[in-house]
Amino acid sequence: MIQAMQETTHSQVVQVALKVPFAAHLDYSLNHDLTAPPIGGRVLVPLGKNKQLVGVVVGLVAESEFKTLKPIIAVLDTEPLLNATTLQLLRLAAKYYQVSFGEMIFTALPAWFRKTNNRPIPIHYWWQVVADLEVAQTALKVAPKQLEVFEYLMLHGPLQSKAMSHISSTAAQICRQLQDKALITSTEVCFVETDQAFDPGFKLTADQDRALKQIQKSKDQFEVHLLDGITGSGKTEIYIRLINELLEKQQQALVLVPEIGLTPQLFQEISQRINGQMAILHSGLSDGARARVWHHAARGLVDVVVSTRSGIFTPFKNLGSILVDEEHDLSYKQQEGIRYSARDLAVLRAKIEQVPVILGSATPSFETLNHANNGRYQWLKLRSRTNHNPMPSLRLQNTQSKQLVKGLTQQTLSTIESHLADGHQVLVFLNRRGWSQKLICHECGWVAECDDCDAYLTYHKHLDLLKCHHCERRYSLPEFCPSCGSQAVETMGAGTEKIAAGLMEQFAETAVVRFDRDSVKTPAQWQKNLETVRSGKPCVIVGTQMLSKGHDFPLLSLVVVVNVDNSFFSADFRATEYLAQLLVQVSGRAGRAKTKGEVIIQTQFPEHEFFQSLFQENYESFAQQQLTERAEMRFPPYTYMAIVRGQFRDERLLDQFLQQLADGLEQNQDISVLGPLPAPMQKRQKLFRMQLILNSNDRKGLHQTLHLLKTQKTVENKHHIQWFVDIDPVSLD
DNA sequence: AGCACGCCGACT
DNA sequence: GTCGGCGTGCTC
Repeated sequence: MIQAMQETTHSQVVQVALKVPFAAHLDYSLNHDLTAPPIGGRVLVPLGKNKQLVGVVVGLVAESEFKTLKPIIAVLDTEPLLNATTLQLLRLAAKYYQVSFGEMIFTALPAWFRKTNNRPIPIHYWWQVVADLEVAQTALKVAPKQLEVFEYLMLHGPLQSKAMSHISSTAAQICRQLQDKALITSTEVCFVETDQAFDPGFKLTADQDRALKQIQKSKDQFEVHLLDGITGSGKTEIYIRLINELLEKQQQALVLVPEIGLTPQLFQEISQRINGQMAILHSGLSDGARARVWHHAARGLVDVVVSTRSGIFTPFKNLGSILVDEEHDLSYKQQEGIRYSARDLAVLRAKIEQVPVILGSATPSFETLNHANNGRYQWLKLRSRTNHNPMPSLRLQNTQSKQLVKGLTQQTLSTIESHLADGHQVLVFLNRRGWSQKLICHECGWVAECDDCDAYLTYHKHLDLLKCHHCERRYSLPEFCPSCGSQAVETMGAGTEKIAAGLMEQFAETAVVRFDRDSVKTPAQWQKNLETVRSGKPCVIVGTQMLSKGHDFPLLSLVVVVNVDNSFFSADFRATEYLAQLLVQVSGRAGRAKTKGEVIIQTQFPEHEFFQSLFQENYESFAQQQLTERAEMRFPPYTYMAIVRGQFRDERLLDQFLQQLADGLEQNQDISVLGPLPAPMQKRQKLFRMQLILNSNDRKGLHQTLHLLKTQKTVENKHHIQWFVDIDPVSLD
C-alpha cells in the first residue's frame, strides 16, 4: 500500500513531442533510475515495434489517458534546449500552420540536436583581427604568410581557419601564432567582439528622431512598429541605436535579414557600432556552429543574433526586441516543408515575449501596411534622406516597335555609354531569369521544353546545352526541329548571358560583371565579382533578383530594368505589388553616390496605369490605391487565403481527388474555393501539380475547416496523392 | 509519416 | 509451395 503510493508520487508522465504528424505529444513513463528531464530538453524514446526517436519534453504531468506507457530510454539534456517562450512560440506556430507540435519543433531545431548522438558540440574557433593594419605590418615584416592571413581576416573576418586553407594549409597554426602576438583573437561562435564602439556622431533627422522616440515608448512591452523608410533614410541607424539601448539593459536582440547574401553588410555595419557580441546564424554554417550559436544565445553569451528566416526560433535568455529588416521580402516565407513566415512569427514571438518588434522596409508589404492603416501597428515614416542626395530620376523606355540591340534599345545603350564615360557604374537588371534564352523553331513556332517538367528549356551558351531549371536535366541541341523537321531552330530571348555578351561587344573596353545563379555559384565567385565592382572603375553589372537588395554599389549612377512586362500578365493578384517593390528597391541602388542617379525601365506599356500610379506619386499612394482594390475584390490582406496543393503522377486522378476536397469545402458558406487549378509548374519531375485556392473572411473558420479536411480526407486518399496546405501563401503562380 | 501485418497473384 | 504486391491501421 505504502509502496503503491510512493509509486504514484514518484512516477511521472513525460509528454514528448516527436517528429510524427498525428499527435502533439506522446506520453512516456520515467523509470526510477532516471532523473526527470527538464521541459524543453530532449529525450530518447521507443516508438512502435523497434524504433528509437529523439523527442522534446513538452510537459511533465501526473497522469496520462493511456494506460500502459513505455519508459523513456535516455535523457539527453539536463538543461532545457528550448525555453518556455520558445516552446510557446512553436506550439502556436504548429497550430497556425496546421502541423503537429513535434513537426514544428523539429523544423526549428538545428540538425545537430535532431540526432541521437549526444556528443558535446565541437568547438571551432572563429578568428578576427584586434590590431591595426600598420601594427601588424610592422610586427609581421618577416612573416609574409602571417600577414596575408591577417589581411584576409581583416577584410572577411570573423572566419574559421578552414576558410583560409586557400592561403595556407596550416592556417590554423598561423592563426594561433597571430593570437600569441595579440594581433587576432578567437571566439567559440562566429561573432564580432567590439569593445570600442565607433560613434560617427550622426545627427538624427527629424523623422529618425521621432521614430526612435516612438519605439522607445514601447520598451518592455509588445508593440509592432513599421519602420517605413525610403532608401537612404537611415533605418540602420535606428536599428543600431535601439540595439545599443537594449545592450545597456543587458537585453538581447534578434535581427532578421532576408538572405545570406546581405547578411555580412548589415552585420559589419552594426558590429562596428555596438559594445557587445554579435553572432551570425545562417544556412552556410555547419551543424555544430549553428548549435553553438543556439547555446550561446540561450545562455545570454551573445548579445545580438543576425540571422535569416530560421533564426526566428533561436532561444534567448533575455530577448529585448526583434528587428525584421526588409520585412516585405518573400524569402521570409519558407517555401518547402512547413511553410511558415518568419516575419509573421516574429510578431507572434514579440507578443509572447512582450517585447517590441520593428518591421523595416522601404516598400512595406500590403499585409503590414494594412495593419498600419488600421492602427494595429505603429507607422513610423522616414521620408527624408540622411545625406540629402536627390532621388534618382526615372525614365520609361518604350520598347514597342523599336529595334532592340541584344535586348536593349539604342537610347538605353547610349545612356549607358554616357554614364560609363563619366566614370560611373551601370546596373542592368533583369526581372526574373524567366526571360532566359529559349530554343525556338522559326518555321513552326516549336519551343524546346523539358520532358519531365512543364517548363521551357534554357540555352546555355558556354556549355552549348539546353538545361531545365526545375530538374537540372540537360539536353543537347537538336539539329532539326523535332516538330517540323526544319533547320531553322535558333535561340531567342535575352538572358543575363546574352545581355552580358551583347554589352561586352558594345563596350569592349569596359568590364562586364555577371551576377546570376549560373555565374555566381560560390562565395569566392561573389567575392571576385564584388571586388571588380568595388575597384571603382567604370563597369556594367548584369544581374537578376539577387542584386535588387543588399549589396551597396556606391558608384552606381544608372540602373536599367529590362523585362518588367511579364508581371502584367500574371495570374497572381500580387504580381504588381511585388513588381512595385522590386522597381522601387532596384531604383534605390542608383545614386547612393553624390551624383544624381538615373533609372531606365524598358517596357512595352509605358502608358500603363501601374507606372503612373507608382512613379508620378510614390510607393505609399500606389499601395493605398491597390489596397482599396484588394478590399473591393475581397482579397488578402482583407481576407485570409490558403492553398491546398497536390502532386501526383496521374493528372486525372489528382484532379478528381482535389475536386472531392473542393466539393467537401463547398458546404462551408464562408469559404470560397477556386479550382482545382494547375499549380505554378503544372508538371515537375514527371509529377503533375494542381491546387485549390481557398479564400475566406473568417480566419478561424478557414483553419478549422482545413484541419478537418486533413484528418478526414487523408483516409480516403486511396492513391497516396501527395498534398499539403500552404497557409498565407505568397505566390499563386 | 513510417512501418508492420496481412491477404491475394506469378515465379526460382 | 513461397516471394512480394500494396491496402489498412497503429504508434503513448
